[in-house]
Amino acid sequence: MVHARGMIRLTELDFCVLGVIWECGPLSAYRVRARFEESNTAAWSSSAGSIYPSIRRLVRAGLAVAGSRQDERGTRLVGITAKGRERLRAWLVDLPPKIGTATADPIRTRAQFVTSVSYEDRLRFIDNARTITREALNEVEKVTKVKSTGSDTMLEYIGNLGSIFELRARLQWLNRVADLLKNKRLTRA
Amino acid sequence: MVHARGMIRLTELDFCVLGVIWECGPLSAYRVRARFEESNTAAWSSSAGSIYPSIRRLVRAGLAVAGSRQDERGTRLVGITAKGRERLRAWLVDLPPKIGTATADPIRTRAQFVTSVSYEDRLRFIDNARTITREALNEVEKVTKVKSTGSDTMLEYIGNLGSIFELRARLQWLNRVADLLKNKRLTRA
DNA sequence: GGCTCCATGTAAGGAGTTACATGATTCA
DNA sequence: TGAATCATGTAACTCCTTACATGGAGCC
Repeated sequence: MVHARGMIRLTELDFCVLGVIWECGPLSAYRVRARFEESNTAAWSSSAGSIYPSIRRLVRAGLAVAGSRQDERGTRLVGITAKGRERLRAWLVDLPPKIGTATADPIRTRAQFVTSVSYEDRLRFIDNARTITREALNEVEKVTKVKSTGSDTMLEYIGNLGSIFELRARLQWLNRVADLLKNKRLTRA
Repeated sequence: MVHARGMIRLTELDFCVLGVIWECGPLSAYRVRARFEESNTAAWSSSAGSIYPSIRRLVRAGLAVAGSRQDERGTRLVGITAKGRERLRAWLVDLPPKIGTATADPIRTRAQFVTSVSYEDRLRFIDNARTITREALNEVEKVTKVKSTGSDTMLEYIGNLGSIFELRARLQWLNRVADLLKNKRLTRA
C-alpha cells in the first residue's frame, strides 16, 4: 500500500470508466463508449468528448494500460492495472460522508414550487409527473425480467433494481403530495 | 400567450432561483443565496459565482425585476414579473419526457461494480452505504417533524418528504442487495 | 479597533456536451 | 458503390465551483 502523495483526483465518470474497463476486460475506447450508450442509467450518459480524455487520464495515472494498435483501424485495447483495481476498491469501500444524502430529482425540485400555480395546473403537474414516472418504471422493469443470480447479469440487475426502488418510492410520494394538495386554497398570489 | 420566439434557455438552477424569487417575495441576491445555503436539498447547493449571473439572466430576460438601490450597502431587491410567473408555470406543467427516469445515485453507481472486490469488502461497502443512508435519513426526518398543512411550510415539507421516500427506498434496496451478495463465489478476477 | 454579518460581484479553472473531422472495414 | 459500423479524436461552448476582491453596518 503506497502512500498516496501525488494521487490524481478522479471524477465519478473516471471511476465509472475504470469500472467498465475492469468489468469488460481489455476493450477499445470505442467499446467503452458503446457500453455507456447501451446503459439506461442516468449517470452513464456519455460522449466522445469525455470518454476519450477520461481514458487518457486513467492511463497517465497508471490505473489502466493501453496496448499497441491491434489492426489497421487503429484499435487499441485498454485494460485495468493492479493499481487501478486498488483504486476502484478504495472508491467502493471508503465512501465520502455526504454521498448518502438524497439525490437531485428534477421532479422533486419542481414540486417545491407547486403552489405557485392554480389548482388545475397543480393537478396537471402531479398527473404528468405520475405518468412519466410510471413510463420510466415500466421501461426499467421490462429490461429486468431475468432475475439471474449468475455473476454475468448480477451487476446490471442490482443497478436496475435500485432504479425500480427509487421510481416506486417516487410514485408513492406523488400520491401523498396529491393528497396534501387537495386543499384548493393553497395557491399563493 | 405570446409565441416563444427568442425565448432564452434557462437552466434548472435559473428556474430554482426564479422559484425562490417568487416564494420569498422581493428580496436581495444575497438573501437568495442564503436561502440556497440553508436548504438541505442536493440540487440547491450554490455559490455566488452562479447565483449572481443567474439573477442577471432572469432580469435581462424580463422574468424578474431589480429595484433601485435601497440603502448605503447597495442592497437591491429583486421580484418576479408576470412573464416570470408564466415561465415558472410552464416549467412545472410542461415536463420534458426524459425527466422521469431514475436519478444518478453515486451509491447505486458504485454498487454496479461491487463484485470487483472481495467478499469482506463487499460486506463493508453495503454496511457503509447503509450507515450513511440512515444518517442522511435521520437528518431529514429531524427537520421534518412539524407536519403543518399551512402553505408556509407546505413546500418545504413536500420536498423533505420526497427525500425521505427516496432514502427509505434506498435502504430497502440495500437490504435486497445484501441478500443477493451472500454468495461468496461471486467475486471476479 | 476589530469581528461578524450584509451585500455586491469577478476571474480562473474544471468537467462535460454538442458538433465536427478523419479514415478503415463490412456488407448489401 | 454507397451505407452502416468501427475507431480515433478535437474545438468550441456551457455551466458551475472555488477563491478572491471590495466595502458598509452593527456591536463588543
